[in-house]
Amino acid sequence: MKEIRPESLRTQVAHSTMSQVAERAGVSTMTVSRVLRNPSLVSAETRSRVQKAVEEVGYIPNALAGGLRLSSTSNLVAVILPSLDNSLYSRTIQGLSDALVGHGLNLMLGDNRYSSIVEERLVESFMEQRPAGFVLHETAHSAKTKRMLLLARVPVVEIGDLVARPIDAVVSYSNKLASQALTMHLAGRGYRRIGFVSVPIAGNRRAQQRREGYLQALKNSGITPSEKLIVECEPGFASGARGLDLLISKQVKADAIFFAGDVFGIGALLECQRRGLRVPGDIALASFDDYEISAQLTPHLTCLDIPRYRIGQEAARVVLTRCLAKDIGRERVNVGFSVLPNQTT
Amino acid sequence: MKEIRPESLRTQVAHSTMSQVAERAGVSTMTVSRVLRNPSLVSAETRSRVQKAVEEVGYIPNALAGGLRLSSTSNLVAVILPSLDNSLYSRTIQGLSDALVGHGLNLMLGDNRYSSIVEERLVESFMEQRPAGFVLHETAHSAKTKRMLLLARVPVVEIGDLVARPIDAVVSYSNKLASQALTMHLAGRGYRRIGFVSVPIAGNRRAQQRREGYLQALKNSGITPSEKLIVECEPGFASGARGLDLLISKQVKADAIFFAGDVFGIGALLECQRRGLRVPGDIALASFDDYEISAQLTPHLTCLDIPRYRIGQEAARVVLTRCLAKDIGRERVNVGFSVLPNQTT
DNA sequence: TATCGCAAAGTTAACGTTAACATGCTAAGG
DNA sequence: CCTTAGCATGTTAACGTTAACTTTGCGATA
Repeated sequence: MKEIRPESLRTQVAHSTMSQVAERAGVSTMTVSRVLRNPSLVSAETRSRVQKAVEEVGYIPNALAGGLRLSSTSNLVAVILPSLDNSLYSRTIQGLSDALVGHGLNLMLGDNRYSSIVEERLVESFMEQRPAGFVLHETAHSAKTKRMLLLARVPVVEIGDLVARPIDAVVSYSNKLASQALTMHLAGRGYRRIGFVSVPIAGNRRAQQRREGYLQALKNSGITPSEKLIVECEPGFASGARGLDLLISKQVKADAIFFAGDVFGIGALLECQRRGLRVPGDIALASFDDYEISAQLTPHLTCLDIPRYRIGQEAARVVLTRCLAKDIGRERVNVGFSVLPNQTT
Repeated sequence: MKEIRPESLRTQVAHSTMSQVAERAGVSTMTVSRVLRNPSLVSAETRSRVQKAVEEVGYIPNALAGGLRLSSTSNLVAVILPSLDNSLYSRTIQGLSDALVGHGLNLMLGDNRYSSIVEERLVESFMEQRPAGFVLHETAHSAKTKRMLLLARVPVVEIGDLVARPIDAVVSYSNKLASQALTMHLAGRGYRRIGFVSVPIAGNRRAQQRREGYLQALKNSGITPSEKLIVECEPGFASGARGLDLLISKQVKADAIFFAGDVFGIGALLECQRRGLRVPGDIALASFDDYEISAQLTPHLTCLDIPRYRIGQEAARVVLTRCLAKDIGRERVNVGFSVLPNQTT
């Protein structure tokens, strides 16, 4: 595929301008502008003549020109998620979209593939569009990313973890406390050899927080942690099966497993079905997110309910608020989480 | 370096301009512009002085101004899907994003909630941003939507169904043929009372096409269709269970069911597990999309593999191609599909 | 009748960038 | 020593829109 640069994009795109509308209606462009933005300043007769002309030529305002003149932002909110192909983030996207639509704001979306270098490039690219705000799932940013965001003085909402000192605002839940709570649930049910399966932890702040929560819960329960009980796997259903396999081996013998990410928990439960393992008789299972499907499985999977949709909604609300207000300090919104005890523990 | 005080965020969105860079580097804005767009026209010494100034003030080009001056489009591609919270569309979004990134194009995303009225509003709103192209999942559009798209002479790729006469281009598969093929598979396995479960068909062109394919396959196989075997349900796992329940009832007695949408097939298979029904002994099941999870279930679910990711990729490619030259006629890309015969039929 | 106020329009300039043209300077060729 | 090609840079104007200001006309008030 041929590489193209934005400036070589097609210029044949044909849009009518305000002056074409103005000419047709026999008025100045200013009158057209008024009809569209402040109709009460124009007489009824002129107004309808202009509206007719707008209809006839199919005029659609040019937001590039308007935004430039007002030396303000575009009506876009930039959203950067780790991946676009993940039902967790889909829920958040839907929440954002639902809350922004109707306020005249549109979504500009990208994924950083779990890399802060990619995030940096995306933030820079998005920034050229002068978005009204940023929503970032990542909470660890490169120095340049931080600088760009701070210099621009643009609303920024981080949503991946309830960090103590966000760049600007944060709407999230505590990964550590959530992880701790679910581990405590397992300990409370009497399990003592609790395995922990995570996505690769190095460089992943959320995974780190979840491990810390797990370790804290063990400590609170007087259980000595063991390196053998902690497993890292690449995302995917297969990893759930693999994590299960590793942790129920003779050397390790976990009595419960906490799958702290992705679709591991479901993958493991389905693997148990295939192997004919009784859950929780042979092994207890718990997982992080309340995938809708958890409730469909037999037995129902014990998991955490993270309000992914609401995170999107609230993040949008916070962006909107911050777009309007002149000077707001840091803002932290804790959307919380809940443990859904179910049949697998 | 500009002073940044995180505590007093944003009195107003603040970006430095090219003339600030120019002043600092002791050159004109034109030289700065050249350094950024056509560096070879500037002497090495001046170039590095300008680059230093760009770094120091944290200059980021203003795409509103640039786009306006070039009276061209923005670097955005507008994408409108029925819903954002659906793993099928997520795959397509990821495909689009992956193919557009690296070409300097970003994604502007919205959902029409399966309504062409909402689509119309979104197209109009997006059009104000002067996108480089549109990707629309819907293939049935309001007259005004069509007019806006045609007037703008902007590349449009429809992706929901392989329509005969797209507005501009289409990248998809034939819903009818796919549906027909899977139904033929069922007929070929000897099933004669084949149920059909769909999302509500009225006003949904893709659902209509799928029903037609189903009916065509029955005809080809010499099976008399029955209204009793056709069921419409709202999206969701629960509907899979409900569809199953209706179609295996005493009055209907289907021997196989084709779930032609959403997550019905999975919902039904899990319901069979809960009820202790043998699949395919008591009832055969087949479903439309190759949800990753289908392969995880026991037994593996027979389904259609629709290349959702590739649809995104190809749509992006077509948009890019058409951005370069508009004198291309209508374009139809058939990404095809395949039947994945598995253990439930 | 002169004056004021106000509604309804128009005019001007500016937002930040860049294509097109203009300028000044250096070095090679005669 | 003068031309001239060509490189490096500057100047101007324009993209489409809109805030701020100006103009026009008309009815109400004194």
